[in-house]
Amino acid sequence: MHTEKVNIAIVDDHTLFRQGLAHLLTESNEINVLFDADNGADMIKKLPLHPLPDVILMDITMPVMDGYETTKWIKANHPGINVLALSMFEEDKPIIGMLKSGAGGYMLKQSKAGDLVSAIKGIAKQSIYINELVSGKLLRNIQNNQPVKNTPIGLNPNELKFLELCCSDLTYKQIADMMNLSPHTIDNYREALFQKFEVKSRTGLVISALKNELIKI
Amino acid sequence: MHTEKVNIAIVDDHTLFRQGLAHLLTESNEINVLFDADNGADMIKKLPLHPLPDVILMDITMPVMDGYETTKWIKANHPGINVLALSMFEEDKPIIGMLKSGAGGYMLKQSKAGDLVSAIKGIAKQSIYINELVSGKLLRNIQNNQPVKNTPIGLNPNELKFLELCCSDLTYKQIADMMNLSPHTIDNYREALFQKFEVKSRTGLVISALKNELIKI
DNA sequence: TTAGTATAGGGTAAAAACAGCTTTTTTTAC
DNA sequence: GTAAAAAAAGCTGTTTTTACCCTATACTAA
Repeated sequence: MHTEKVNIAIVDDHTLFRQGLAHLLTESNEINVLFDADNGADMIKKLPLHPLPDVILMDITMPVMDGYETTKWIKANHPGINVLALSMFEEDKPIIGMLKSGAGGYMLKQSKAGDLVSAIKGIAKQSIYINELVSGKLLRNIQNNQPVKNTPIGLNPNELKFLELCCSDLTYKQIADMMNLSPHTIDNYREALFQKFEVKSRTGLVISALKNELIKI
Repeated sequence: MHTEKVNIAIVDDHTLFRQGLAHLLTESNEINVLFDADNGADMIKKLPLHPLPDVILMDITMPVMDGYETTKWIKANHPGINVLALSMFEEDKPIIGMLKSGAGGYMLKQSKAGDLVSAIKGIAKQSIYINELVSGKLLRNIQNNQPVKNTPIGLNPNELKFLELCCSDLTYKQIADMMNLSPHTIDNYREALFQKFEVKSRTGLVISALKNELIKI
């Protein structure tokens, strides 16, 4: 039996993870790792220097250019490339967010190597692959709620800035000062985010944002 | 030139990272990965089935049995084995905590593979290895404060449980109910933790605990 | 015009943060 | 075994911050 190897690239800001994964996948003899990158911007820079990959393994939270943005860029500029999201967390929002951004699949970093290889091969054939670990959650979401819940967690730059400053010991008053806005405006942001994240406290907001990989600490 | 390979084991709950790293290090031809484990308890179970490793790469936050506890167990039962802590974060407390637990070094997962190989080889020769990325911070701490600040952040089981429940949308009242304690007792825990972590708000506490890898979300 | 959005405001109730003190339980030492 | 010491748990307050109302203006876009 003889099949063509799948060409992939890996985009993740943890060097050891990225390079380790590259070796691990190369060993499988079914995957060929063309290159790896530190973040989305780095990937865009490196993409023209190699043959186009079939699949790109994509981390979500990265400095400079994150997984959502990078995936959208790929689907806009190279729609033939399939993106497989790799995440630490099993939360609805990053899953849905990445799929909405154009990812063809979502795997947890806790997965086994064999499963990842299967996912990469599956996704290369245009099929959607959702890790069994996350599929239950996603299916529940799709079944219980309306159509996959239209919450792409759209945050404007100010809300995102506020969210980052929320992850600290600062009071809202201090955050308002730092953003040069009235505390009341900050209160509007807070309320809007509480609704979007369906939480009732600042702590809940922070935890939720972290789990959804919107911010990193 | 011919040197003996360094025998190591890897303890980390992220399967892809663990296995990827194993392959990456094996490729270097200077490291021999004897086995890997999901957490401290798993490691203790697997240790007798292999030759004793020279170095163990140790994650900090893991389910069942974490890095601090596991490192202490190793130094108590196999003092000849050197532990190299591997972490995502560059915070004082996990660094100091792991070193106090008996680790011989501390590396970030953002490090390059070559640096990790150097660290493993260095540590195998009993030398202390602190990642250049973290050394500045640690040195500052050692220099500014008294002897490495005797804050191993000693948390009793109740405080730790409280800390975990703090990472949620729950009010203190609800946390008190869940722990079957008076809200006043919870208030004592809160105050004690605020002092230990040097924070002034619940949000600050949660962020600090996460950065210090005392809890995971 | 009208709708939408970002900003800013006042007021209120709940929760969180902080301080000071008492009782109970556990540890330790004699 | 018991008394002293220490730790854990509990209570009464007050002040500050959060959380949640509802309203208003200014600017933009359909």
